[in-house]
Amino acid sequence: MLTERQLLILRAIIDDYIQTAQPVGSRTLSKRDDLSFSSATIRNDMADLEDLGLIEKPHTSAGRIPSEVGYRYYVDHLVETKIIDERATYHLGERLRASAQESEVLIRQAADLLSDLTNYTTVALGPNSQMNRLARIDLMPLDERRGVVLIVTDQGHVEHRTVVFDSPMAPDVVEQTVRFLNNRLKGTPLGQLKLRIGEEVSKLHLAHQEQFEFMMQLIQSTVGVHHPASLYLGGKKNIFNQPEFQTLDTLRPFLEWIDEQERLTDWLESLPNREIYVSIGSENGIVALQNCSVITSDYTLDGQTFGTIAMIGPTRMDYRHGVQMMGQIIEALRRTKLEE
Amino acid sequence: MLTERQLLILRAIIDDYIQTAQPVGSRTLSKRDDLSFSSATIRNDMADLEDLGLIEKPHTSAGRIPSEVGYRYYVDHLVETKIIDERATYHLGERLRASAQESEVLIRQAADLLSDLTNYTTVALGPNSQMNRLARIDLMPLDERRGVVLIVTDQGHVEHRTVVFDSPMAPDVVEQTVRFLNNRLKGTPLGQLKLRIGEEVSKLHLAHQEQFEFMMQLIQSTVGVHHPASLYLGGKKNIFNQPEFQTLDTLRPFLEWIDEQERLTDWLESLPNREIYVSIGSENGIVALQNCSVITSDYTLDGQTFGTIAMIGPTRMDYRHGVQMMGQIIEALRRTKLEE
DNA sequence: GATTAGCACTCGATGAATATGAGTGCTAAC
DNA sequence: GTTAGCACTCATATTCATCGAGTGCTAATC
Repeated sequence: MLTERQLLILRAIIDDYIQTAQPVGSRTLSKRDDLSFSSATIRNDMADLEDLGLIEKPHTSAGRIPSEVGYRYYVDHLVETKIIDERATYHLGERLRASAQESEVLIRQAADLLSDLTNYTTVALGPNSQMNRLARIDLMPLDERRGVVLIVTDQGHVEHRTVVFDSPMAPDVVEQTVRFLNNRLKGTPLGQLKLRIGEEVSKLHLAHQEQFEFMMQLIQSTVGVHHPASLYLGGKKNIFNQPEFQTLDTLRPFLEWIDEQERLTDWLESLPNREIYVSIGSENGIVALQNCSVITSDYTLDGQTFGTIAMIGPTRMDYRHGVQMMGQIIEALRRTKLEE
Repeated sequence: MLTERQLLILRAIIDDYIQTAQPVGSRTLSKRDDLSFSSATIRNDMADLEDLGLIEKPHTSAGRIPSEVGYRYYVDHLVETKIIDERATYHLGERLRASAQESEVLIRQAADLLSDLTNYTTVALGPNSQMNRLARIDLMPLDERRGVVLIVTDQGHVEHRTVVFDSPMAPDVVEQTVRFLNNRLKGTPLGQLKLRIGEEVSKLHLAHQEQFEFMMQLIQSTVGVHHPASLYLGGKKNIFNQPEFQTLDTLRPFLEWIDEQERLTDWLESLPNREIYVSIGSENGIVALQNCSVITSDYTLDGQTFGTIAMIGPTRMDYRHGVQMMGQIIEALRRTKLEE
């Protein structure tokens, strides 16, 4: 167990290192107001903290820097996560509300806002449309050989795709098919739509059966396309200001990783569902993010579970501030009503 | 006027420098098979070329590197632009054709392909929907307070926006409005749509005038949103392999610039309409691209003018290869029929 | 027993001095 | 007009000494 003083010192080392990105030495610490011990005393405690694996030295004659274990301890014991600053949250809410009544714009704004507040990079995953329910499906001929399939959900989400016919479609068949599908499928979650269309087709025997089935296929194929949830990146260039990313060796993997939209989406979707979760350094298991920490949280908007937002910074990130801002943003989103 | 030998030397210097990114000296050149002169002779010609501003030396004891003027001369006189390799073009066409019948996917593929072929970064601007003509407009209520405005064009392009009502909309008014708008506006170019809606509204006197006008406004506001043409980036990480972008000072402006989608779009749209145009170094007038050259070209797809594609590399880019590949890609696109 | 002063020691960072070598410009010979 | 020869330049790499922040240990002090 750590003594009171060791705790103070650990906290001081991490706070200091977070600010300066420089190893911190015993003399520097002894000059702080909240640490009125001699540098020798601090050195002794530092040696203990090092034995416990909480801090480490880059080399003999440098100061100490926190280890990942140290950060973990800091985050788990020394960062208070639950305190919501009502005023600040309200203020954030105002800034979000001002932006839009459309959810996609709102999420983008939230991502930008969070990265502005923290100077880290943020990634926000929008609503997964698979849970949306079908409001209307439509097939609209453009000319003899092409048409547009439109799918609108109860949340106002729209998917569309241009399709090509082998032969002209009879307008009445199109209309009939569309009406039929709408009657049968309204309210179906998008995720089940493809399956459901298949079921409906098999139940049927109609005139124009052939054309009918062909259209069904077209529509089905539209639904089948993997429509990834919308992804927003905020403050990508913040990374350039981080001292640990001033060399290509560190910068390149990060930038390459963050530009890979699909991988990013998969990663965000794979995160455990929690309110606020901090993953430190190599904990996240991603090689490109070895030297990064991530604060993630699911968020709700207007009462409904919506998506995930993540904040990525160097391992030496300001966890206290980051966690607080994250908390305020998701609280502000939670309180935001879509219909203004 | 340049002598035959000076031309040979200029070409050799540029070819060599493009390959190695190192200043090239007289001794290196004299060892080439196609330059059977002594290093002293070459030095004399180099001095002349330098006087003409075609090459320059980074410092006294280094070799020569091409100046922007030199590159300009090289591109204008020593790169043949019109030769299309039928086989290669056909092959590219096949690779594109395999990908999709949907234009947006196709453009994305073309951008990726071009960056794969050249190892430079490419940017492609999709069709500008402002020229598309309205095929259908629709307003679809989701619940009492929200609806989706849908706009579909003759090219299969879809725009949509969620709108909020103050009060519930009567279904028959909605239907009436939509029918009216479709009758009047079908075939209108998207760019003029907003204006035209305004005109139509002012001509009218109907029951439900108020709700009617309100809807019109909603639809108008949807159209008014600046919907940028679709933009695709290919091979962004190629920049990491360029020796001139191995330091943050050079890399950062480039990456920050290329990530700014809106600015990129404006820039591409502002380019002069031409088949293939090469802009060298500071010619492009963009600070972030001081040390870059750009090969741009408008392209057509399936006969219709479509958009712009650009290839961005260091000033020391392989112009010959770049221009050739660009030519092949736009030729392949031109020959691609959308309906497969 | 806990704290602190004192001191030898470590080791990265900084900077001056030096060596290296690729490349040039000029001159004189071919 | 071309080439060999040579003095000169200058960025780069290397070596070496110095500096100083920081440590660990020991002995004195509270």
